[in-house]
Amino acid sequence: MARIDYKHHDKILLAVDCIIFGFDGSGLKALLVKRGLEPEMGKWSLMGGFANKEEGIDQAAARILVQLTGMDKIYMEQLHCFGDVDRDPGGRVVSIAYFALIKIEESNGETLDLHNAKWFDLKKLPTMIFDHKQMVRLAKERLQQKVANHPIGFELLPNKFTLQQLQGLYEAVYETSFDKRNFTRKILSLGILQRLDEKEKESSKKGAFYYVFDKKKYKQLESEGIKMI
Amino acid sequence: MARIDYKHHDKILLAVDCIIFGFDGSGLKALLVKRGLEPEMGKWSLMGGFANKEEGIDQAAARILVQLTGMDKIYMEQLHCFGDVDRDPGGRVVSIAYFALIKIEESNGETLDLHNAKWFDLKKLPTMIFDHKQMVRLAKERLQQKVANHPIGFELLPNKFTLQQLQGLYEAVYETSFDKRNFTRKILSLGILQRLDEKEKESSKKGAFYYVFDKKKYKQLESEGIKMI
DNA sequence: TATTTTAAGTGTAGTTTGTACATTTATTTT
DNA sequence: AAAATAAATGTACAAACTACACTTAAAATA
Repeated sequence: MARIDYKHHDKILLAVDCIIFGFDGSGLKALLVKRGLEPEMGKWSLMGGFANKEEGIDQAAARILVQLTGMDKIYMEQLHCFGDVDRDPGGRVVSIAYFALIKIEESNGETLDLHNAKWFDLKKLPTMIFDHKQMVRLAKERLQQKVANHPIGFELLPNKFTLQQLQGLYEAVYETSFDKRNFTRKILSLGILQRLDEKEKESSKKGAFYYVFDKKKYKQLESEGIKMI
Repeated sequence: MARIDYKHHDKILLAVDCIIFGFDGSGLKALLVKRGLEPEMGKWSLMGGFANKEEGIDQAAARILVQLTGMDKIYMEQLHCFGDVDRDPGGRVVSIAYFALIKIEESNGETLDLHNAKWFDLKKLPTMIFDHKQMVRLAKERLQQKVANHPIGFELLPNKFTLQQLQGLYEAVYETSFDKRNFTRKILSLGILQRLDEKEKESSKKGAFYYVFDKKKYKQLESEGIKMI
């Protein structure tokens, strides 16, 4: 056994970085901040911070997310741990990446400004520090996988949304387009959407019905993921 | 930004724990060791160790795997990072879990004995230290997901194997049974198996053809996962 | 040499799911 | 009343999945 005793082993700086996804109706977006310390101060970066000794890593990630967005109860899951020796030129830092899905229209613009945060289209990301681009890439892949089997896409939409918005979201996530009839049929056949009597009338004269995600129905169906796409 | 500067932040012990899967023809197995240090000395544990400051975490995981099995070029991927504050009563240790797939019949019994290692049927795991049972559970779930879309099941079988062995493996991974005709048809239709002229004649008078996984054909098909099951 | 035994190997029909594709409908504006 | 706009909807064909049982090759035995 290598782990002979706990003292006499290297302790390492542990960071948490958050890939924060949003959807504005057109494309998938990521929230980046201007880094406030050396090295690479002023460059674009994922929102991050160091994990404290007295907090769990999930708590650290949640704390950092709240710091930036002011929002809690955000969908977040651990992505991957990045631990190459030279990933951070400032020192040996192992970073645990999390990705979060937020309702972009509920985010607080002032709080974001305070942190020099900005939404970037995923297809037009700026140069980012360290291995952050790799993190975003992996997060996007994971999002694609996850969205295919779990009803998490709704985390990126307003509470009530039209079928076209939902389709637009899936199209953004997969960078493809779907046939409207087939998409509608499939998504409704899942039985996890509830149609409201209310219509969205901005973008059409006829108006499109709003739907909400029916969490109860989903839980009834199966707690272990259903095929969304 | 929370990450104001690199000094003045907590450094934390970083461990790596390996879930090592094997398949012996009947059930899926995990390789456990008797823990050699306090706390919980003598209890069953995943093979683990501390990450050193001068090595990447993937390297640390590979090192630990070689230590136990003497084997390298093993299929291994990162599973998840476990970082609850109290997960290890011996101190604040964040553990990065990896899972590995090994050909059980190629493992060196003597090396395993040296480390007090033993193969356990996944359905009959002993009490394990800390959150190791949770790690194994998550690893099994991940294996199920991964095996469905990636040709990694072969890592658990001898280089040449019969279709029945392969089916047995999938049945063990998913804890279910498949129809032999449908399974055979589907797996062969992928076009990634090559039939040898040689037959396995131990378990039948007719003999069953050996197959090998054809990595080249697989790479040709697509580098991004095909549907295995 | 014929028969038995064993597990391997194979085919078909029915159902479900996926895909491609165009017209009708509700409402507002002119 | 007509035109304009985007929403809502159906059908036919193809592909994939599922359920299900007999034939075959080879060795062992009579």
